Amino acid sequence: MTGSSNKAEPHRRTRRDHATETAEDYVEAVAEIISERETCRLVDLAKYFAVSHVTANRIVARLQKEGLLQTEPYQPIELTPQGKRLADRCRQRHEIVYRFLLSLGIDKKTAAIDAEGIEHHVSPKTLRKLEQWAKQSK
Amino acid sequence: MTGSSNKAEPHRRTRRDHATETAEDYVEAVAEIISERETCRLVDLAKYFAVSHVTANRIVARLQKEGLLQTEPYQPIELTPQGKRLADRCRQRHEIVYRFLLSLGIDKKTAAIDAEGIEHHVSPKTLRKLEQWAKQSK
DNA sequence: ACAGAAGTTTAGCCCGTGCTACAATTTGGT
DNA sequence: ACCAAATTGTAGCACGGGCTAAACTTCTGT
Repeated sequence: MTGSSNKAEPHRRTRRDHATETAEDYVEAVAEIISERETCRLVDLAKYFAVSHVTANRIVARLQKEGLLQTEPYQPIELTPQGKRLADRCRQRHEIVYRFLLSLGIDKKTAAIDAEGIEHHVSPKTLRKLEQWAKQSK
Repeated sequence: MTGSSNKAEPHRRTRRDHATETAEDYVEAVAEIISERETCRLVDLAKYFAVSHVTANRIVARLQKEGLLQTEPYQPIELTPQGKRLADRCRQRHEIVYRFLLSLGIDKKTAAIDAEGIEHHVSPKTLRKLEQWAKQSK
């Protein structure tokens, strides 16, 4: 063992995160779309993520297998209870990160982009600090 | 067009980022390993990222093709000038994010993990704000 | 009611990143 | 100099997520 010690662990965690990021983004999107236009169709998701409907379809199928989404062939996409819980947690986390960035003085557009990238990597501990800070700086 | 407007753009950007994250991580690692033990070998990278040497090898080959790394068969791995510049920028960015997290009161371990995940998604604008904030809170 | 439009599924391709197993090369010790 | 260990390379697999093309289902308007 040389001096490099625990360098591997964060990277392992980053890779694990990657696997769940898509799931988080999709349940969040489904929740948002449903709240906006009642039902969420494949095309909506494809547009939302700017991917082909085929890609969206495969991801929806995976997330259904994982118990986060529910849909029947040619039918709208619903959230399972588990999916709803995840979507809620993600929305909150997203909001906190976004508001924190705004409170730093970042413009809305940049904040939206950065929040999208950052949110998946913020631990609960850090999230709590960001929340406190955004609040106190109001 | 419904109300959802520009939701796609951040996701496009996030996907683009994905493609360069690995590159950034690897040049950063190579720079660090070289500064620690003179030469950077494949095994070092494999250990660093906790992946098999085969995976590391393929990524090194890709980054060589992209002009960031330089190596000969069975020889140590070097940074090209371009790779060095990228590594420098990444190290600075990483440092800023890490110090910012510490200044929030996050413990070192959590800060290290979060910084690793977050750094790739922080825009220059946001980075500047984080830097200012970490400084003024010293 | 039925044709065309809209939406969805399937087939089949690509690339990146993960792996194991095995082959080849380099390095080190005697 | 040579064998063994360490290191690196290659073959071939898996999976996720990107795509187009083409088939299929559902919806809609006349």
